[in-house]
Amino acid sequence: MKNFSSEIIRHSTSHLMAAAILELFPQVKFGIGPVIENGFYYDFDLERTLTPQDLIKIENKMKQLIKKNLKFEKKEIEIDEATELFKKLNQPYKIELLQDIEKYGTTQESLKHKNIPAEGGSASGGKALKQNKVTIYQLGNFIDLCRGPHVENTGQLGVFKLNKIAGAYWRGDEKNKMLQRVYGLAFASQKELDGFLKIQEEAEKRDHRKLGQELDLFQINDNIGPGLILWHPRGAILKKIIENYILDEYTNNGYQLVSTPHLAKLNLWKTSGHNDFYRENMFPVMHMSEMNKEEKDDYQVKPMNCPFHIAIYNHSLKSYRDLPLRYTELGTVYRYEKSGVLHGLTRVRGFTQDDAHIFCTPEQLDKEIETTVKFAVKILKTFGFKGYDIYLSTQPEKSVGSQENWNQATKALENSLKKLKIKYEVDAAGGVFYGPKIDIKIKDSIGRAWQCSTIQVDFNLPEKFAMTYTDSEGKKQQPIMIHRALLGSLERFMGVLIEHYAGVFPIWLSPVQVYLTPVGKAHQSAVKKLAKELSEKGLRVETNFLNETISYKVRKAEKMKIPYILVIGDKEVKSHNLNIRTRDNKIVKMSKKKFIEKILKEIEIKK
RNA sequence: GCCGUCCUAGCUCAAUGGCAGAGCAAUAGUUUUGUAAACUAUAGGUUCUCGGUUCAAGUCCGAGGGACGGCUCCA
Repeated sequence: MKNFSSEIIRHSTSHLMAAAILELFPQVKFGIGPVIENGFYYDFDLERTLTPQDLIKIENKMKQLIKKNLKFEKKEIEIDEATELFKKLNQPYKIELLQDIEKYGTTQESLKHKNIPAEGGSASGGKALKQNKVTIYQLGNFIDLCRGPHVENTGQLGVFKLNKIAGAYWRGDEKNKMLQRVYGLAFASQKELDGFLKIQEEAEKRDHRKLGQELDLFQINDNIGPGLILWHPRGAILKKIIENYILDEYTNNGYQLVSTPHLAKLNLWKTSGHNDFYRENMFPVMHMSEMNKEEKDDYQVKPMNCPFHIAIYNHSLKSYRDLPLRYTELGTVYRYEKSGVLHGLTRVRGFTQDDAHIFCTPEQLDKEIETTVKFAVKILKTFGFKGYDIYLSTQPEKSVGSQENWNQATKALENSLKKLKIKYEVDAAGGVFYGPKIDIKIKDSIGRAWQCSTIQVDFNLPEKFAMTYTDSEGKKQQPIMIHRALLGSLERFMGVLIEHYAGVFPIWLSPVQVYLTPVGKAHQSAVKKLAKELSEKGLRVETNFLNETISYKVRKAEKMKIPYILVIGDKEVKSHNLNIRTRDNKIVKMSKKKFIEKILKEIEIKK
C-alpha cells in the first residue's frame, strides 16, 4: 500500500466529507475545504443548521462511501468549461473562486492562508495555476475545483473524526454570508489520532481558566464586567513578583520609571490619531459637562500609554546628549474588545502592559532595536520560554505618515534582525497604523505559540506631538520613537505562564513556596517559629493550624502545587532535621540550614 | 459584532410541566491527628434577568445578559 502525507490524507478526507454531505443534503452549496493543523474543514451553505447528531450521520455516510472504495478522479479542463460545470451543479461559490483564478492565477484564499501547505486548500495552493486551465476532482457524485493531489481511492484514507461545527464568513469577510463550517481531525493511523487526543486532553488540563480557579489565582465576575480581572491574593502575589522582576530589569538596563494616569482629555487621542484609527476599540467618551456645565472637556480612558510618555519628554528641551531616553511604566490600559473575542486572561478589556518608549536619534535606532530584541529574548528565557518565532510586520493598508518614514522604519527593523542573524518571517501589512514592528511569539511547553513581545518603530507620533531635540550644531531635530512591550500584557502573559507550567511554577514564581503544618497542638509554636524564620529570609510561607488530619492538609497543599510541604512533629522538634515533601511526592530529610540554603539558591538560579 | 451550544448553592452536577436536591468547599462542635479526603451538625437558592403560555414553569415560548467553541478583530 502506498504511503501518503498527512496533508494529502486530510485534504482527501475533506473531499470525502463534502461528498457525504452532498448525499445527505443535495441542495448544499460548497465553500472551501482546506487542510489545517491535525485535520481539515469544509464550509457549506445549507438550508438548515447542523446539529451534533448530524455530525454522527455525516461520519456514518463517510464510512459507507469508504466501503464503496470510490476513486478520486482528476481532470484538467478549461476555466470556461469549469464555470459551465459549476453553473450546472448550482455552486455559486466555486464560480466566484474560478473568477479569481482567471484574474489572479490563484484564489485570494491561497494568498491569505500562506501557512497552509501548498497541496492543502481546495481550489487553493501556493503557486499560481496555469492561466486557462484548472483541475477538478471527482469523488462519487461530488465534483470539486481543486489542485490536489489526493489519494487514489477511499481505501487509502486514514482515521478521521468530525469534531466541531462553527459559523464562518464566506472568504473570511464579516460582510459576507456566514456559512457553516464542519471541522474534522484526520490522521494516517489510529495511534496518531489517539496521540493527538491525548495532547488535547493535556491542553485542557492546563487551561489557565481552570487552573486559575483551582489554584485560587483570579476570577472574572459578571457583576464587575466581562474581560476585567480580579486577582485573588495568590494571583496578585504572582503578578507582583513578575512586576518587581521586570521593573528591576528595566531600571537596571537604562530605563527610567514613570507613572501616568488612567484618563486623559479626548483631544490627546485626537492628536495621536488613535481616535481616528481605533475609535471602535476605545471605551466611550466621558462628557464632563454632564457633571458640571463649567467643565467643557471630554475625557477618555486610556487605550495606551504613549502620549503620556511623550508629554513627559516634551516637558523640557532635550539635547542629543540626553538620548536615548527610555521611559517605562506598568501601564494599565482599557480597550473595548468585542464580546465574542474575550477569552480568560489572554483577551481582556483591561490589562497592564510592561510598556516603554525609547526616544533616540536616527544614528541610535539600529542599536536600540538590536539591544531590545536581545533583551526580550533574555527576559523570556527567565520565564522558561526557550523557543520563539519572530515576525516582521510591515505597513498596513490604513496608515499615517510619509512613505519615506515607513521605508526607513521598516529598513531599520530588518537591518537589526539581519545583524542579529535571527530567522524571521514577514507578516505583510501586519504593522500598526503609526509604524512597522517586530513581534516575538513564544512557544510554550506543549508547543503552542503565543504573541508577547512587540517592538515598533514610529516616526509619526514624534511628528504629531512636535517632539524635538537639539543636535550638536544647535539645530532642532525630531527624535525617533520605539514602542516596546516585552511581556506584552501582564494578564495575557500570566495566562500563558500558567499553561506553560501547568500551574507548577518554578520556586521563584510560586505564590506559596513553603507550607507548614504541625502534627498536633503541641507543635504549633514550633511551626510559628519556623514560619517566622523562613519569612524573614524572604520566603513565602503558609501555615495550617486547622483542625484537620495531616493527610488532608498535605492533600490540600499538593492540590495547590506548593513546592515544599513540611510536617512538624516530635521528630523535627527533637532532631532539628526537617522532613520535606516535594512536588514529585518524595520526602527528603534535611537540616533546616541546608533547606534554607537550597531554596534560596533555587530562587537565585533564575537570574 | 456574526454562527452554534450552554447558564440550577462558592465549585462539579441532579430534578416526566407537579414540595429545588447531592457531593465537594464553607461554618460550628467533637477528635490532636506523621505525609493525597476523620466524625457529627449547621448554613447556603430571585434556578442569569425581564416578559409570556399554564391551575402549576428550573423545565415550554419571546426578548435581553453572560460563558463556551468557532468566524471576524486584536494598536
